[in-house]
Amino acid sequence: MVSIKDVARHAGVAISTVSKVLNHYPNVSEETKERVNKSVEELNFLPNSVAAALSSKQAGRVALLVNLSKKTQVVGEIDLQYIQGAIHKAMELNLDVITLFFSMFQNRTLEEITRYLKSQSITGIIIYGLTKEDVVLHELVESKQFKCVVIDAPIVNEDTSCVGIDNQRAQYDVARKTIEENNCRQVLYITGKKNGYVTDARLLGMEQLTKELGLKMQVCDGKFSELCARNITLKYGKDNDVVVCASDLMAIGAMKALIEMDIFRPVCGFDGIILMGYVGKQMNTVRQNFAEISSAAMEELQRLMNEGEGRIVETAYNLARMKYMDIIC
Amino acid sequence: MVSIKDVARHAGVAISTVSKVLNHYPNVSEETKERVNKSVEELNFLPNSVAAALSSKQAGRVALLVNLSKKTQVVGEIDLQYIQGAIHKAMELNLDVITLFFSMFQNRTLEEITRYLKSQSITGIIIYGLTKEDVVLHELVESKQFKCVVIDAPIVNEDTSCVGIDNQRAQYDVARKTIEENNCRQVLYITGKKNGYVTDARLLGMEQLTKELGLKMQVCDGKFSELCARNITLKYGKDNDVVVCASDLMAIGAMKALIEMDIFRPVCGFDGIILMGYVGKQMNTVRQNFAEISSAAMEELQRLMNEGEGRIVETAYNLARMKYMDIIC
DNA sequence: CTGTTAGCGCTTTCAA
DNA sequence: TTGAAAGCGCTAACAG
Repeated sequence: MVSIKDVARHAGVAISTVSKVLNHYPNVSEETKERVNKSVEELNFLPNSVAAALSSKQAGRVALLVNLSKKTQVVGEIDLQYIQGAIHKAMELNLDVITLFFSMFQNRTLEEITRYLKSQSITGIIIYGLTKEDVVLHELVESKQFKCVVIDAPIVNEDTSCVGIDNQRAQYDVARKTIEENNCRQVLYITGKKNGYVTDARLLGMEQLTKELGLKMQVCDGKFSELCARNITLKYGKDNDVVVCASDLMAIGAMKALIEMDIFRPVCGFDGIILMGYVGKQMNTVRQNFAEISSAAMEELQRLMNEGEGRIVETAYNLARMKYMDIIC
Repeated sequence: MVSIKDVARHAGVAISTVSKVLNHYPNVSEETKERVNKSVEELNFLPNSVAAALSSKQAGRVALLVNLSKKTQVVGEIDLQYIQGAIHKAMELNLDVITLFFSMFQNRTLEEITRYLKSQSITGIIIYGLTKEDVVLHELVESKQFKCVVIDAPIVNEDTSCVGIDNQRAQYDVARKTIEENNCRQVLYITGKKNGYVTDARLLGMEQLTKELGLKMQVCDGKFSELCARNITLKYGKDNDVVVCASDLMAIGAMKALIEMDIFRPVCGFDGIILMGYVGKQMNTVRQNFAEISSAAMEELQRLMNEGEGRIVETAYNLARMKYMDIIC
């Protein structure tokens, strides 16, 4: 294995100089920089990230902390896109990543979790799917022992940023589009799981919208479940003239119910995931790019680890008209 | 952070002795062993895995190499279960894991991939979703530079094991059960994606079965796609008296087609995944525990890394009667 | 701007 | 059976 030592010898400089070039330190002359880079190329040198992590308490490694919700299986797609996006970005940024799941920390104390993360030389964490019920993890974030980026939950302090899309605005936009296109007055809104930040923000969006447009709204808890949404729609779909769902999965459920009842109501979803269902109908949805959100999170984490301050980062989203028929196969 | 040094001091022994105790070396007296362990407990010591990885070229870290097939989205669920199972087990075994995706190595040469893995101090790899088309990754396995465990693909050499269920036998069993329960004579078999090891093995199972029972079989390529399976069933379902599918997802597609045509045919699947579809019918399936398979793989990899020889490991599977209606929500 | 040097926390000879 | 000491590959003062 070719090491920094070999590069130094090959370039005729000191090891530390190579390190400085590698890490883009300021005080290096253009000439030596070039010489070193040439040697790096020629020797096909790739720095050993483990050694780097051990040596610098600074840079450290980052952990992806993922909450797999057993309830909404299809979200597996989202989780994977998140993980993939983060890991790809990390590779680009030369950060070392390990993936962890909430389930590994069940019934563990803050102290145990902290110890474990430190034993892994982790200094930065990205958290996916945090809910208000995850008390210990909240403590973890607030303890400020690690730099954190939280996805889709509004937690910010000097060592913590959050990234996500503006759920309130996105829900507002997509619902408004659907409602105005179809001239609706009475909305059935099927929300996500209770106690999710995301659920609350989206509901706010709907409240704002219905107030602004002077609409009536019936709100039901769909728990992010296709079947729940289906049952709710079966029960209340007829009494409303549009069904707005806080997730695509639930929108599919609603759509199936409507088909079953053989009545038409416009339906709109959220997420923009590629579903396995094909109902043969169109619907509006918020197209989120999960990999991109995750990628932004990784970049934000790097900024934090380089002494940045916590802040809110919002990535783009698009409204898209999707025909499920077209997406499959 | 409490280090091995602190433990040594606290226990009144040398650092190296602590290390020996930690790694279960033979030549340590019971007495010192106890003393050290007591200190470890009292100080809540957790070894720094990064330092360990750097120091010992032996143990190293393991990479999970995952092939996310864009085509069959629902497999996301399977991938996640795999990843989770592996990471859980690794935590237990005190192995350091990083997760990587095939896509990161697209258009990369064997040498580049090898360099990257080595720069990450990786010595063991578990590969998920390898197909015959992944030439470079095959070379990687054959280069024997790393200890490998391949899931569901029959590749074995002195440094490589494979683990999975016996696909041929499982397909044989589940189809036989379904066919005998329903007294069928003419089988429609919808296969998975071409060139998958898994697809071939399952097909072999079907060939064996139809030969043994003297059945007629029509084989169609369903590409692991729900919609394809649906279309195939729409076309040929009527001419056959049972539909056997090489995956649950395709079985759902077949079921939907049969419902649409309003005819009854027994359907059987494979996988045992928790699907979001609810067709309200029963079907046989092979229940695989992906997390468990992955867990077994991690254990096998550890054995390999401790100078074991490559071999085939097959984990258990169960046939289960699943009612999709019951599974949802 | 460059090089020397002392670690990071752990493993692993090698002597004692 | 134990301990001293030399690294693993890299970073980060510090001195020049």
